[in-house]
Amino acid sequence: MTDPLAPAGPSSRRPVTLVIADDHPVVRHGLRSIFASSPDFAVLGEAADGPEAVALVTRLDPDVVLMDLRMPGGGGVEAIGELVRRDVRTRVLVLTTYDTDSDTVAAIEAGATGYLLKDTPRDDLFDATRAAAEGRTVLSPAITARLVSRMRAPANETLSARERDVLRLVAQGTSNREIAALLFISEATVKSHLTHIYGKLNAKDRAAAVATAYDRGILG
Amino acid sequence: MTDPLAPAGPSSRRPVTLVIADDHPVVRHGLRSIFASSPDFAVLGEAADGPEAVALVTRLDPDVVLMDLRMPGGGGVEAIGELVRRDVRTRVLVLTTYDTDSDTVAAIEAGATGYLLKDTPRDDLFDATRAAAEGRTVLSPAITARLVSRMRAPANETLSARERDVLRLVAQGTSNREIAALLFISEATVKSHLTHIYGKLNAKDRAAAVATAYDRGILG
DNA sequence: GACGGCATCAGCCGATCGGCTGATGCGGCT
DNA sequence: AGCCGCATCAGCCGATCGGCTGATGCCGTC
Repeated sequence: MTDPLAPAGPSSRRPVTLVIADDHPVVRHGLRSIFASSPDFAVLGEAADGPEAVALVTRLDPDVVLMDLRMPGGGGVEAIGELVRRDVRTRVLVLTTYDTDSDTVAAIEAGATGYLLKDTPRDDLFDATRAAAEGRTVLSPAITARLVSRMRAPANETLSARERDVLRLVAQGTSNREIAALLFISEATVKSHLTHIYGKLNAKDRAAAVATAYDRGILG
Repeated sequence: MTDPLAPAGPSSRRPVTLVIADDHPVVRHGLRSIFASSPDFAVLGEAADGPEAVALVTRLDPDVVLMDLRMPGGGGVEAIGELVRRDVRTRVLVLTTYDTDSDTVAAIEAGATGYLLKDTPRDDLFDATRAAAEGRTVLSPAITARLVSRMRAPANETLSARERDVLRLVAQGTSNREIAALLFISEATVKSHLTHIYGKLNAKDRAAAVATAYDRGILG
C-alpha cells in the first residue's frame, strides 16, 4: 500500500493545484496545512458550500477539487453534476465522513473521480490526490470493499422513485390505505410496491425495510 | 480540579494547554493549525482513539481535551467516563460531526464540559475552548436549540434497556412471537414493551418506531 | 418488435399486529 | 409505608399486513 520508494518527483513536475470545498472550517484548515507541507501541491482556494465551490473551480481551474458531500446550501452531489455539465477539466475527489451507499453511488454516478473517507492517512491522501489529478479513480479501501460486496450480493438493488415515496410514508407510520389515499393510487398498488421493496432490500416486513433503508442511507 | 498556582482569570496570560483526540488525521491537523495561529493556546499532543486520549491526558495534564465522540477502539464516551473516574482536572470539550440526541446526552452525562459541532467557526472555537478551560459549559447553538426544544416537548422519554432490546429485533424484521422466544419472555410481554415504545417515541406502529429511533440515534 | 422494468390494479386468505383492560412482583426513592 | 417505573403475563377482537396469482399499459433498450 505505502511504498516509500515510489517515484514521486517532487520538484520535477508542476505542483498539483487544488481547491478545497468543505463547510467545516476545521477540515479546511486541516487539508490546507496537510497539503502545505508538501511542495507537490498548491492550494488555490477554499469554498464553504456547493455553489461557492463551482464558482471557485470555474474561476481558478485547479487540477483537483477536494469536495465534501454534505454541505449546506446545495450539497456536493449537485455541485459535482454542475461541474460535469460545465465540462471543466478539474477532477473531483470526494472527501467525506460518511460512507452510506446512497452517497457513494450518487457521487460516483455524478462524475466524481474518487471517494475517500476523512480518516485517510496523510500519505494516502497525497497518493490519492495525485492519482485523481491524472484522472485515475481512487476509492477508500472501506468503500471499495462495500461496493464489491454490493456487486456480489444482488440484494443491492435500487429503489424506484415511487418505491421511495411509499417507504418514506411507511417510516412515518402511515398505513397502506392511507398511503394509497395520499399518493392517489389503490391499496393494491401500495402493497405491490411494498412487496418489491421487501425483495430489493431483503427485508421481512415494513419495520425491517425502514431499518435497512436507514442503514443504506436511503432514509434519514 | 483547580490549580492553586495558576493565576487563573478570564484572560490569563498563560496559554490554555490542549490535547486533541480525533481519529481523522485531517481534523487533527486542522485543529492543530487553527490553535497554532493564536498565542493563547498550546497543543501538547494528539491522540487517535479513546484509550490513547486517556493515557495522553493523564500524562500531559492539559487544561482541555478536544475530543471526537466516534472513534475506533473505545469511543469518546467511554474515554470521558474514564477521565472522570480518574478525577483529572482536564475539561473535556466534545467536538464532533454528529449531533444525534443519544450522542449529545451521553457525552454530557458522561461529564463533558461542552459539545461543539465541527462546523464551528474559528473564533467561536477559541471562545469555547477558553470557556471550557474555565469550567464553563459551552454548547453549539444547534445543540442548545435541540436540547431546549427537547425539554419543552415531553415526547422525549428514554427507552429502557429491555425496550431497546425489543426495538432492535423489530428493526430486523423479527415478529413478536420470535422476539418472545429470543428473549425468553411471553408474546404478551413483547406487545407490552412495544406499546410502551410507541408511546415514548410517539410512533404509530413498528415501522414508525424504527424510523424515529434512527432519527434520534437510538438505532444505527 | 420483442423484452424487461415500472406503475397500476384485483381478490383471497392466513398470519400478525395493535388496542383494550386488566394483573403481579420487584426494586428504588421519599 | 407508599408510590412509581419496570418487567412480566393473560385474553379478546377488529384492523392490518404480507403472500400468492394474475393482469394491463407505458416506456426505453437492444
